[in-house]
Amino acid sequence: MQPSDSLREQMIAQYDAMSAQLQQAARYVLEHPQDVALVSMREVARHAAVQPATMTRLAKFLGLPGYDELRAQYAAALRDGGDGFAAKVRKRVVEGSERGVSDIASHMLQGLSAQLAKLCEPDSLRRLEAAADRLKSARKVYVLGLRSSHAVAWHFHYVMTLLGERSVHLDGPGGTGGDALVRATSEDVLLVISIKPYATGALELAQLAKAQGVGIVSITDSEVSPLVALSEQAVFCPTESDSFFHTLTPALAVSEVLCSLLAEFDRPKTLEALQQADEHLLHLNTYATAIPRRR
Amino acid sequence: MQPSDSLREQMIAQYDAMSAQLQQAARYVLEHPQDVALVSMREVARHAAVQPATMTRLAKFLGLPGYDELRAQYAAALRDGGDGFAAKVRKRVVEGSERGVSDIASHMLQGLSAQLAKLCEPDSLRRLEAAADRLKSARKVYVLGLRSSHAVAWHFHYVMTLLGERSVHLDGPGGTGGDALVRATSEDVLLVISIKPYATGALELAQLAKAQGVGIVSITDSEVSPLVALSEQAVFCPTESDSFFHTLTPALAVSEVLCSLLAEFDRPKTLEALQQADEHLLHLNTYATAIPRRR
DNA sequence: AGATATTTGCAACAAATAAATCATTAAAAT
DNA sequence: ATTTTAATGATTTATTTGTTGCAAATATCT
Repeated sequence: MQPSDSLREQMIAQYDAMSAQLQQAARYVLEHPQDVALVSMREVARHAAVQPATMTRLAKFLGLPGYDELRAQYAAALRDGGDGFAAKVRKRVVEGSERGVSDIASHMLQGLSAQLAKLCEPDSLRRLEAAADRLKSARKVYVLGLRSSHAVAWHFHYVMTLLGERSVHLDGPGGTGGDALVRATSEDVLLVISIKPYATGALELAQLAKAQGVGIVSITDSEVSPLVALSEQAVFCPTESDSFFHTLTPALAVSEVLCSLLAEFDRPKTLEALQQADEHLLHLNTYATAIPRRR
Repeated sequence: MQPSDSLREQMIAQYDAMSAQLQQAARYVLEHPQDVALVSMREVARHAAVQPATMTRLAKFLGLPGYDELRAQYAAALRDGGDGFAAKVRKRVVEGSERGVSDIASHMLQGLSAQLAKLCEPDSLRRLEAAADRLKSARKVYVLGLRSSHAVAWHFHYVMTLLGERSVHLDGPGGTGGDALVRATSEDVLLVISIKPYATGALELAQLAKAQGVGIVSITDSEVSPLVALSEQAVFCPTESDSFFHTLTPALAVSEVLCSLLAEFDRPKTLEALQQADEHLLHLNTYATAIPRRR
């Protein structure tokens, strides 16, 4: 699957010596080796968000006569990776169900993969869509997730912030998280994430919000979750895993899908908000692509 | 490895109804499916000893708008077949493409599912195992994840505390998150999660920790991530999604797998720790299974 | 801060591509 | 045997491809 290896390794080795654009191109090539073999250079460049010329420059940087040679290498790799030798080895690893440490991992990941696939069933999709609709009609979205669900709640809130949406994360030091709800009205919606075992605090806050007339949308794990009774809309996600604890991965996926649907709803606005965020973070030097020099 | 099957079968079925030249072209295509995807039409025609126009005619004979569509089908087939394990999952993506309103959601979830499946490849599993080994040898595990990666870092830390492991989350109000590192030694390990765009703060802290002799294990998105240079062990997770932002779901899955491997390492200890946590939380009335009565 | 390299984006270019068109040939039907 | 039909080959056309040269922008070094 990899081009003669030497090329791939060379790219990784010399990555730090490349210019920013070259790195961007190289990164895409490393992550999408099939594309290099299967689509035209200009299209690869478009996907990598890079000028066409940069792809040529990348090839030359690697010591090749031109881009065509690069493509040829990847094509050759894809040829005998497709149904040749490497494929069988790979298959044997998958089939070979021997006990081992990596077996636990593999089994778990396959399970998670299947769970996400299951979320594509019509009922789930309907619920996702309904939940997104309800959320987008809200003036303000309060997000609540305690204990393990905190990660999901926080991530949802973080993405919503980037999208410029009015999102309030019900969390704070010293148990003050729920205070922000005092100003919530019936025009607002509370998104509450809770899976078994359900945190008492989350249920109480949700109930309180509902009493205030706030609409409730929930991400939870079952039709018989206590949240269902409180919610206008509920999305269900599996949490079982063959480990000691419940998995949050499907819940996070659901929340990301919700974000995506909301973002898709008004693309221009989303794009503008993202650009604004980009500029802001750029000025703050929030991000880096290489190891910062120590001072 | 074959294009959507229907095409291949159609060619075989209608083979007798073709003219001599068309048969010659079709035969070559059937016998060299990879060439169709990887080289230009004219070259395929040359290899098949057929006029270039004949290839176009073949495509139209099969009911396709043009040769490009034929190539596209073979390219898609090569994509799925070529890349080992995720193939099956992704195939379902192509097939189950009902276009509806919730198409975005469905597509996104199937993509995530495929990405998790991809994590089962031998290389990923090796890395997961190595990372888990390194973590379990640590006296104390510091966990660092800024911005979007915060969710993953927090969740990892949360699970680790339930498991009774010595885990320290490098986060705190007012930018004091890194302070806990002052006491870190070479017996400890820092687990840092960062995906593109890489938060400057995370890189700086990781670099500082490394200078102190702290071992570094990272969850990141690419072999050319700046974290790789700092890390003893690195696990790579995909982050692409067809939404506006990168997905964290695979990263979270990876972190859950790591937790699981660590828990599995010493089952008795894990069970004891979980039971202890259960009791503790029970006394605090942390969890409920029904809607709490309002007071 | 100024001077010098380097990097980057843009536009133009020639080569190659797939498709469309027309002419020629072979086959079938009357 | 002649007309009609389909098939094949050659030619042309509008795109698209990979590449290159050059100016603006950026970074680097005295």
